Amino acid sequence: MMSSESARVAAPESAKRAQIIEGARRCFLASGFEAASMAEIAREAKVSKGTLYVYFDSKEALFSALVEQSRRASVERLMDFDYEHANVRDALVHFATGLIGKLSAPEHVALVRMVIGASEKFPGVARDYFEAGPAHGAARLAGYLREQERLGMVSIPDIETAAWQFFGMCHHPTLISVLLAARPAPDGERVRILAETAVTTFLAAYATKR
Amino acid sequence: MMSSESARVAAPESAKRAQIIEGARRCFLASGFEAASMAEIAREAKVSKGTLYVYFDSKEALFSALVEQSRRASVERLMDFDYEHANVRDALVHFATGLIGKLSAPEHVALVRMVIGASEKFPGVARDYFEAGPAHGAARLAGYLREQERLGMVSIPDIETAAWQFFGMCHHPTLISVLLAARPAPDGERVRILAETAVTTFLAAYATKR
Amino acid sequence: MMSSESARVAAPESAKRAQIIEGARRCFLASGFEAASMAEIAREAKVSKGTLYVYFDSKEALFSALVEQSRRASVERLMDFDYEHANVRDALVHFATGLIGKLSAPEHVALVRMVIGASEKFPGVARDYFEAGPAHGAARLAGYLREQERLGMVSIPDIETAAWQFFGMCHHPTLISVLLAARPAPDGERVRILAETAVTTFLAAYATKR
Amino acid sequence: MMSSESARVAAPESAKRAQIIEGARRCFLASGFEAASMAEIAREAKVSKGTLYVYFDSKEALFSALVEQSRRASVERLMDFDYEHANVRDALVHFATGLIGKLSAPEHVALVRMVIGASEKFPGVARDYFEAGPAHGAARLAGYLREQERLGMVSIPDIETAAWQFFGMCHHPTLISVLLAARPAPDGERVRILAETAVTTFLAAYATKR
DNA sequence: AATGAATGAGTGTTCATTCAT
DNA sequence: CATGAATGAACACTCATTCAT
Repeated sequence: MMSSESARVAAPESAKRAQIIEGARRCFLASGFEAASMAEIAREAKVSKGTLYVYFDSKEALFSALVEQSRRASVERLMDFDYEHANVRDALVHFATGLIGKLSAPEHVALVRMVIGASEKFPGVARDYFEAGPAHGAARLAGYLREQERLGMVSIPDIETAAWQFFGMCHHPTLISVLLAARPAPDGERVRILAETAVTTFLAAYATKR
Repeated sequence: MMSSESARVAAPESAKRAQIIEGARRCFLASGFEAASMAEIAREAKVSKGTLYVYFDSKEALFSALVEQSRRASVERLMDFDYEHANVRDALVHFATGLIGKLSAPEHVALVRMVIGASEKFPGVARDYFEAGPAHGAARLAGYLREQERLGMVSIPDIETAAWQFFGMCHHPTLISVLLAARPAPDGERVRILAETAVTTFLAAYATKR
Repeated sequence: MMSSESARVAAPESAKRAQIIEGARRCFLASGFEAASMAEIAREAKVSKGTLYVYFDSKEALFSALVEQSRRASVERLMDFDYEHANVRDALVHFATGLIGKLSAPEHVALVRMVIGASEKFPGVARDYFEAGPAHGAARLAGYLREQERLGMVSIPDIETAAWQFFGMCHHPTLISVLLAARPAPDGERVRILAETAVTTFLAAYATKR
Repeated sequence: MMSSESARVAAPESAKRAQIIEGARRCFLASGFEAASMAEIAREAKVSKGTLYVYFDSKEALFSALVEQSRRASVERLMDFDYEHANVRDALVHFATGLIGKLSAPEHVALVRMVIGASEKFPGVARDYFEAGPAHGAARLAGYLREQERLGMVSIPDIETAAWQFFGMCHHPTLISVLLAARPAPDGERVRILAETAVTTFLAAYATKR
């Protein structure tokens, strides 16, 4: 027991590091990379400014670490695909509902805003976010659609483009509203409408008639 | 003589003012609000730092003026709708083609990135941009669709949502790629494919069979 | 009158720059490069910290400018050789007297101390100082001795070495005392003794008997 | 057992202490007092930063201890005078050769540079170095010369000054070159020339004719 | 109107030092 | 005794803004 405690000490990334990233998240999300100050982050994380530099080499390094961690967390949450549905429509509606709800949540939109705002200074960070997020999501959806096509459920000439456009139908209206106009995240009912409308439009074009 | 002097003062859209905004555009677009410096802007605009403050009260004011002017310019260019098409499909394809091409142009994406990056500090500016840009565009499209519905060409239960989702299909894939991953703007062929696929999907769901 | 005033303004290196270097001199000489702070220099020069950076790119640049100016000033003062003496002995005594007096002055020793202290970080600055100061001085003396040898007044097998060692006899005892032990600069009487003893020793070895 | 433990504590010149001073030497000599950091010293000495403060109260104390130890070591090595020579000339040449060689060695010059660089902040340390080094050396040489005068080998009106100037002839040319211009230490042949020239000059003035 | 010299509050970062373990 | 995590006061440097000319 004692030893399990000291074992944790042996992994120094654990407590303080997380605490700092948490403070950094609040500041960077609220103000963007440039406008957030290390002093503010230190205050928010309840550590001294010096401690920041014990765990991270620079403001840039702290920012990158924050984005990477956020990306890993949100990708995991977003991309769990439930294949176990009776039919394509239900599967897509279920998927779209989860997608819109999560992607429109204020904390996710703030992350996107922060990454976009920093993409001129951190092109690598933004590109990583793109690859692990939207690009990976579209690829996952394309994979599912390809599977359904093999099963004869849909017929889609250009699956990649179709997947991206499905994302666009789901994501764009709320993303752009929350991102730019600080509109409140859509409520459950609105999410349902968006999801169902998107799926209906999509399947009208691509579902095999039977 | 005296009066012609004061007349110039009275018209704040002088050549100098435009020249300053032009310098500000280059700097703000390239670096974002925080990272761009007034000294850099003065150099780029070939005026002294003091002159900046003759025409604008502060860095914030200069930024707002720049966004407002850019918004007016791009809204005008983007929203010219050509109603004179033989049929809905041709009209939408033509519209979507122009939309995707213009919205994916690097200078437009840079503007969006800048506005998004500054939206935490300038919520009003971002909201104005949203209202005059995406929201106005969706409203224009909705108006056109309503017209076509009255003509019996389409049947759309939720026109607002449909318009937004049409925008999403067109805009989202390239916007997000260029914004985050610095992908090059799509070439003409890719634009055509995106436009036609979007219109096909859209009309599969909403065109009246006849 | 008015115009001569504005003419001075046209040369912006003039007043403020000199004022800053003067403040820098006081601080750098008193504390060395590392220990002197830009805030302290600004205070001493009675300008703001920002103004320092209007005239000099960095602390390093300010330091280099100071050393260069000091070097030019002291080299000029030190190396005026009076050839118009009745005989070699009088010429050397006169030269040595001036040399010891000036090189042992606290302000010169402080400069040497500062340059030596910074020579690890600024090897180029120290080397420049060496070339323009000691090395140039030894070369000047060697030139004079060569001239006297041609006139048959002295006979010196290795003139370069002899010149350096003459400098050593004159300079070393007081330099090292003032440099390390903060001994007061030698008074006129002591300077005279050092000069005459050095010259006597030197000429005992090199003067041609006649 | 208990007592042997405390005995070790009572002797602060433990292995650790020496190890720390050795690390400090490398850092302080290479960078000077201000530029060397305690973290760097700890790393170089392979101990933790905390341990530094177990053995030394402060950075200043560590520096002083280092200089004191270095002084003791180099004084011992430098000042061993070999009286057992057939004549004054051989004795002085032998002495001068050893002196120049040792004083021009990079490690000694680095020590002198460090002490000079720190002499404004540590006047006591520099003065101690002066007294135990140059001043003590000149006194030793003066003692030897006094002895030789009593034996009738030389005749020197001002022995103290003569001793200092002999040091100057030997030491100054190489010291100043290596100190300021980072010239390489003189090779054996050059050392021999400097020594013999200095002795010849010296004895031309002071040796009794016989 | 236009300048550009001057400012000082603010930035990211370092580092000697302390202290709980 | 030895550690290394944590600190906070200092540092060099930047920049939006002002003002005498």
